[in-house]
Amino acid sequence: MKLATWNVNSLTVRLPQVLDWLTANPVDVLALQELKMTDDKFPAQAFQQAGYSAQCFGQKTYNGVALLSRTPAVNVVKNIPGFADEMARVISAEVAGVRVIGGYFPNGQEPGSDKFEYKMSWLKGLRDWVRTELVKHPKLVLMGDFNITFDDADVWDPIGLKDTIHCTEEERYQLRALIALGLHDAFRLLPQAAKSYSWWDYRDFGFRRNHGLRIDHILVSDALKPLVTGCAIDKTPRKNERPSDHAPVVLELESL
DNA sequence: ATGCCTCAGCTCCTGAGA
Repeated sequence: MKLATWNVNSLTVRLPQVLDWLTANPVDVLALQELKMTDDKFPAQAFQQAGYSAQCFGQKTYNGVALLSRTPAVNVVKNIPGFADEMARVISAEVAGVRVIGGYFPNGQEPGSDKFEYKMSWLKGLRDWVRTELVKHPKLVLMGDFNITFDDADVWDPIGLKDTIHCTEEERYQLRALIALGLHDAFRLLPQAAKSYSWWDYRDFGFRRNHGLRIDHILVSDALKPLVTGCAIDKTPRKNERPSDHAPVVLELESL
């Protein structure tokens, strides 16, 4: 079984690339973030023709998430039960016996800002919910754009970017607290090239100079950990003429 | 330096992203 996550930064702009990518990478599940469109604009038919059923949770201008799957998704839940949120950031469902959660975590803008406080409370809300989900669904994958780096290995310039957004101790504490529920960073379960990132700034030739951050993650539960056979960042779409600033991350699970 | 890109929108500038 293969699962992937990709922040597309506008599905309107990126739809042709997503369809091309699915043709080249026929994953079983694809979580999308930053659709930046309402549900009535969601191209369900295009995905259907590509062999995917789709669940979407959109919003005008910002945010918006979706789950595509080869087999139909059941028990779909939108956003975090128990955490009131104006924004469309989470979609979860059961696919082939695995509880899949796709999330677009808040950016946070700047430590100390209102948006940072929102990010902190959102992370706490997510953690409280995922804790109960893990009891109900031992086979669980939490993936998406986390907007948090785990440590300096995820940052192109750890000194220059120390304590800036995505790299603060408060954010990393929240990420470790999620891990402590019984989750694992699938990417680090396997050997990886140094300076592996999932996002690069559009400005200043960020991608060409590999000035990036690893902020898109796939976390797997204890029960799934022994089944992880691969986890990789696919930089190919970032080389497109008009790319998303994020690259897809792909997880491979055996005997599922 | 608060811009450098990119995207959406009450669109020819502004807010937000990361």
